Amino acid sequence: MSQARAPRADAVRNRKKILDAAREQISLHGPEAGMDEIAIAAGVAVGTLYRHFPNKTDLVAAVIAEYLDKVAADAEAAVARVAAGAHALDEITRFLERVVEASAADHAVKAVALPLGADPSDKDDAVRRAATALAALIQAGQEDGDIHPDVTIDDMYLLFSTAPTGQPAAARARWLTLFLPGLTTRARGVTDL
Amino acid sequence: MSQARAPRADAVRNRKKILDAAREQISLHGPEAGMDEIAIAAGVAVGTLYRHFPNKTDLVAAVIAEYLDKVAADAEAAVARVAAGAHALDEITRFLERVVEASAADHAVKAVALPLGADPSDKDDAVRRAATALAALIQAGQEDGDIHPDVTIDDMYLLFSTAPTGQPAAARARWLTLFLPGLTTRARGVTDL
Amino acid sequence: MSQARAPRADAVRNRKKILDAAREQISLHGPEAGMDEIAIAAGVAVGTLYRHFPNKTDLVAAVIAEYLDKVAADAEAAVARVAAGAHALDEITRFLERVVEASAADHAVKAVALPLGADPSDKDDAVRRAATALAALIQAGQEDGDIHPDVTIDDMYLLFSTAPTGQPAAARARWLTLFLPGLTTRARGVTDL
Amino acid sequence: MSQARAPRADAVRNRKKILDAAREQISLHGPEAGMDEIAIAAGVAVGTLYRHFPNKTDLVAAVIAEYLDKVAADAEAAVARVAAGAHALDEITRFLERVVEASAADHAVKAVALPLGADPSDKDDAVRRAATALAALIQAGQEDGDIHPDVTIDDMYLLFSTAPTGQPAAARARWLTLFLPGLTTRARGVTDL
DNA sequence: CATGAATGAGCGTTCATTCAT
DNA sequence: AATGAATGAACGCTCATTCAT
Repeated sequence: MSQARAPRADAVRNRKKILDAAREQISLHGPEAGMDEIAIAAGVAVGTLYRHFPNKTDLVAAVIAEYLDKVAADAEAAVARVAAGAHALDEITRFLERVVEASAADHAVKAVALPLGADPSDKDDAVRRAATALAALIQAGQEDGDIHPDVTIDDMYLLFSTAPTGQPAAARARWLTLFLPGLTTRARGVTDL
Repeated sequence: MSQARAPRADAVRNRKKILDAAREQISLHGPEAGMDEIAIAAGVAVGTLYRHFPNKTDLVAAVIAEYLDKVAADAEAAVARVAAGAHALDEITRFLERVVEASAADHAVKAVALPLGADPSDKDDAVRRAATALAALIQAGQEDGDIHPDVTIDDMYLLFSTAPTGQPAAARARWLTLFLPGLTTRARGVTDL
Repeated sequence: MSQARAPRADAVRNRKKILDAAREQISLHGPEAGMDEIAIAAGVAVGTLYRHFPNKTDLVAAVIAEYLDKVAADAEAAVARVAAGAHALDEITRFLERVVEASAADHAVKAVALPLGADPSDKDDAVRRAATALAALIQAGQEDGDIHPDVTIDDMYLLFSTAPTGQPAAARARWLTLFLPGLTTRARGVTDL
Repeated sequence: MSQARAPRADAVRNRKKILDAAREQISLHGPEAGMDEIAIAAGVAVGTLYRHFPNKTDLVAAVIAEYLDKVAADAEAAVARVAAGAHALDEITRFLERVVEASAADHAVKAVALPLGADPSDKDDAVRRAATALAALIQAGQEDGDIHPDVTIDDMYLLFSTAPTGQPAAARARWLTLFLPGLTTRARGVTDL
């Protein structure tokens, strides 16, 4: 009785195709990617795109939300590992590596900054989940004495929003190497590179 | 050889007016500032603008080059002060503060990254001057033992290209605070904020 | 011959719901009312709407035909009253008042003009019924000496097609006041307004 | 010193071509005529059209204003002739004939109704001129005893706004024949048609 | 040389209509 | 039959660029 009808299959498939295409096109050409191009890349007509997302803003927001979901899930998994005994600083470092790495293929990351930076009260569930998990990670690192006591979630926001999305893997890795000591209580060793 | 005409004066004046207007408009509205708006702000017609710069890309490049001139001069002055006995790390820190601060008022700065990051051989004079001065600053800091030995000019490039231009002064200052320890041999103290 | 199926009931009900919704939406938003909106208002899917009416033009025509049915019935009732002894000019005047008044609530009315104005031979039954009844009314008025002898059914068409549908009640009443003397043999008195 | 430069010639020509094309296209297809079609009909690119008129509303308004200018000039000429001794009712009749006749080639007429009907205080000059001239004509006719004493300029508005623009010349003439007795103190004679 | 009018591809969006389910 | 997702031409409008004056 309560089931959604079968014909949804196509629509669901199309929605996914559209989101995939939008993510890819936005990554390739920035948010100025044209709706027509996204539609073509998705293999649908523009109208279909607009049936799923009433306007471009909403489509971009959906891409961001989807990304944020992944970030939140990733952060939550890291929190779980820390709770299970993993080293907090290690988990934070790897989490950041994954986020920055993902940013290479997804320009949308920078935009994640905005929802994270804003007042979380009336925000997306994913935003709150991510914020909660990140706060837990930071606190665990601080309790270990590894994360600098003044580090807050806003610093993560700064990190996300300034990651070098358009640059080669080496540059992204180096960038994180340079950024991490600012978060920790330790100086960077000569062997860090 | 055969030309040394006087009327250049007007053209030079126009070129300056256009660059000033372009810098201002791009700072105010980002690179999506319209060519017409820039022309109006410069007090010339669009045609004149296109006489001086064959297309928008070139105009933006010129704005960046101009900016780079200032950066180069700033870096050279810092080198001079270090040569005169100033503390290299202090000079580097203040130089970076100025650049990041300036980035708030000039959206174009981030784009400085591109010419800097590219192969400098066929580049603007300013690019080479800035690169030379920055290299000198870095080396001086390394000789003092303050700058981490693996830091190169490419790290400056990363820093320039990822500065949080669109954010409040506090965020920019915090961002530099977080970034600096990655360049130095020292951990960040609790009192650094 | 070979069909007398029962399931027609649903289809008939749907057709009525669609016509009602179309009339209402067209009255509210003019003929630019969207097919989707009409379908939603009717509580059916667009596809169903298109099953009953192959395109928008046909749907609008059906709304008009339906309206024309009411006009025809109204005119026929007036004819019956005249046959029973009522004053023809009075009946014509009131009939016109009702039509013009109805036009306020139904933007479609003006379009009634088209079927009425066209050659009635291959037209809707309602068109012929209305034409017959109006001709009878006009003739009765002319026999009383009240309606100008050159008035024809085409004048009714002109009146229908130019009624001020989009204007306040006072304007509509005034418009009829101005129009009526053209149909009658009498000048407008000072006290007519 | 105060002269407008020569190059305006082209622009002036284009503006006229655009207005002519807009008038024609709007007459042919109503105000839903596309901007592209108007541009093509004018022999210019869309951009040129938008250079002269910032949006469709303004273009339509310009067509109406242009029309209104002609109406105002026509009415003023009629007033002048009446002042010179011409018969007011004759002038009014011929003026209305001309307006209704013009309406055949210019759907915009109906729209004239709106500015005329609205509060004239902050309106176009042409609106005021037309209103003044029409009021003078009406008053002259009333002083002759030909125009019904309760006729006001709002009745002209009703007439303009309901003229049968889309119909053949005979229909337009007949329509005016039917409408005029409502404005005058005299019944329609049998020979009027 | 400067001017600014003209160009036209492109954008985000709508909506009558078609078609797979 | 009914559904509603998909289609794609069309719309009003923008803006980097060209070219007649």
